Amino acid sequence: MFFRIEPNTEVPIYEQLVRQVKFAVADGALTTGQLLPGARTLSVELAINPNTIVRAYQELQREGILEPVRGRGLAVCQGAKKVCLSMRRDLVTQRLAEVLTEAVQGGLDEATIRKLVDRELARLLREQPATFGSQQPEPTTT
Amino acid sequence: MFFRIEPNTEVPIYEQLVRQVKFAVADGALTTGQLLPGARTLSVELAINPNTIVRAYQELQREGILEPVRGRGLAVCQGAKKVCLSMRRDLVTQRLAEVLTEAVQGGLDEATIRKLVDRELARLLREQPATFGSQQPEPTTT
Amino acid sequence: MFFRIEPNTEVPIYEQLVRQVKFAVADGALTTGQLLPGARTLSVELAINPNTIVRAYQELQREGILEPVRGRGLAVCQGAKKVCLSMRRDLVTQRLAEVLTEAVQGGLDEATIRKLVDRELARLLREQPATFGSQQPEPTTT
Amino acid sequence: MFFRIEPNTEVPIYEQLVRQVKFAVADGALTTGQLLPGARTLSVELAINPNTIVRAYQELQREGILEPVRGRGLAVCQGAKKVCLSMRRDLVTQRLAEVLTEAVQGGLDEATIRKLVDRELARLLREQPATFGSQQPEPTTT
DNA sequence: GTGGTCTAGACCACA
DNA sequence: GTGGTCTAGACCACA
Repeated sequence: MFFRIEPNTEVPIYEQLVRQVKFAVADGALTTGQLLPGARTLSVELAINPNTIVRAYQELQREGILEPVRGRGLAVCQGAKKVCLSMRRDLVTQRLAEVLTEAVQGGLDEATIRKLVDRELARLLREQPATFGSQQPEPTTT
Repeated sequence: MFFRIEPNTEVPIYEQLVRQVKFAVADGALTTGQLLPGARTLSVELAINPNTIVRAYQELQREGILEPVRGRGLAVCQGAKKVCLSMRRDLVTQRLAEVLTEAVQGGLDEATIRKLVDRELARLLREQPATFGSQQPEPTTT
Repeated sequence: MFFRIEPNTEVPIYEQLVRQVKFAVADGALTTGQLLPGARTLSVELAINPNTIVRAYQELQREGILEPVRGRGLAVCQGAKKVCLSMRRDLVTQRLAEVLTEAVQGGLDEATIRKLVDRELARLLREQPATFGSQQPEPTTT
Repeated sequence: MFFRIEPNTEVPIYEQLVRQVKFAVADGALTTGQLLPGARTLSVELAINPNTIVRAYQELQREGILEPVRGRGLAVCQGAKKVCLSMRRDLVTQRLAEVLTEAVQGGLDEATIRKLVDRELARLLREQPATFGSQQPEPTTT
């Protein structure tokens, strides 16, 4: 699987998982009907508590991204890609808005903010040209 | 005082206070030697528990932004402005980096990201040209 | 656990805990990765309020001695031993300097001071050859 | 007067005053019957709150070091020198004991402790050969 | 189970 | 008046 968990981040682990699944669906790395690895399997692979994965999967079901397939596990829903594309956009937009608000309220002027954005963006694009969610791109070998 | 607390945010109240004091010092709204309002006074004004303010003030002392003036209260330290300017910059930079990383890893291309940044920045600058610490509800122009 | 709290001292309880953890790490009694007892557990054992322990633990996190292990508790950080060794040394050195300064400024001559140091040191080493954190009442041999 | 207050120390100001008076009496810098400067005068000179001086003087009266002289102020008591000599010794002894206890309990061995004591003592004696309570010795010009 | 945050309120030392 | 400490207890997120 192409999930990469960063412990030691403030973002909760289950939240990281939720986002990465959504982004993978948006990206096409996970497609309609595709089964996700079982919680136990994944928990071993990622070395995290199985409950944490269960929680993430529950959230994804609640949001209509995953659905149970009798006896086989959880699969990506029908319209999930469209939903995830929009979620991805909203999520990024909202967080961008937050951080920019903070910058503006904090007294940074527009030029300074733009410079920061440019520098960070340049650095990122230089480092990871176009791959998804991984420092070392990994073929989908579930 | 020019502090504005948003309860019901994920950011803890004491953390909001800490940041706002730092930003106010960076901005020059609070200057060296200036006394901050007492915990009790502020707690009434902001309608939060005095202990929460005490906690924020202690953090600021630990970070060398505030220092006790015996019997009078807490005052902005000598070199605080410089420290706060750099903290502000670092804080904003770091959060920007996180958000942009997420955007890039999530598969958004550079053009899309730039468009989002531009739009959010334009909206912000239009709505709050130069005020501090206000956070009026914003029309959602998705 | 090997912590011993003296209430009724001028040194705040949380501060006593902070020091004892640092000294324990310096000593090797606590080693890298080792989990500390939970705040609730310890609070029962030491008969103090859990919040007081939380406060001590937070301070230790801020100082880079402890770090959270998600869902399991707080553990001793990687480089903590080195840090604690140096902190211990600095702490003792600084307090020694204070006391000796007071003695010298107070008009005691070198010989007298040395005699006091020798006597106290002898008494201490006689009474607690190598134990940690104990503080039995000591016969006053003035 | 030869008092020197260090704000920004943890030792309370009134306590600093109390000690310095005691040490001055022990030293002979203040002699039996000698009047101390009035609280108001001294408060101006030391730039501290007059209440703080009142408090220190009260403590010194309670301890039998100072006594009121009708209409003239407070004077050093009859047997004060002897008392102060013993207090000085006890005070220093007690604080030395504390710090050495901390050192021993903290796991420093005897050799290390002795080395610290020697170094600090050497430094002190080099810097202030034998003067009382002042970085720059001041003639008693009340 | 773990830690983190917050409230409410007591008590203290200091100026 | 100021800040500092501590207790007691609630509620939350996370694993």
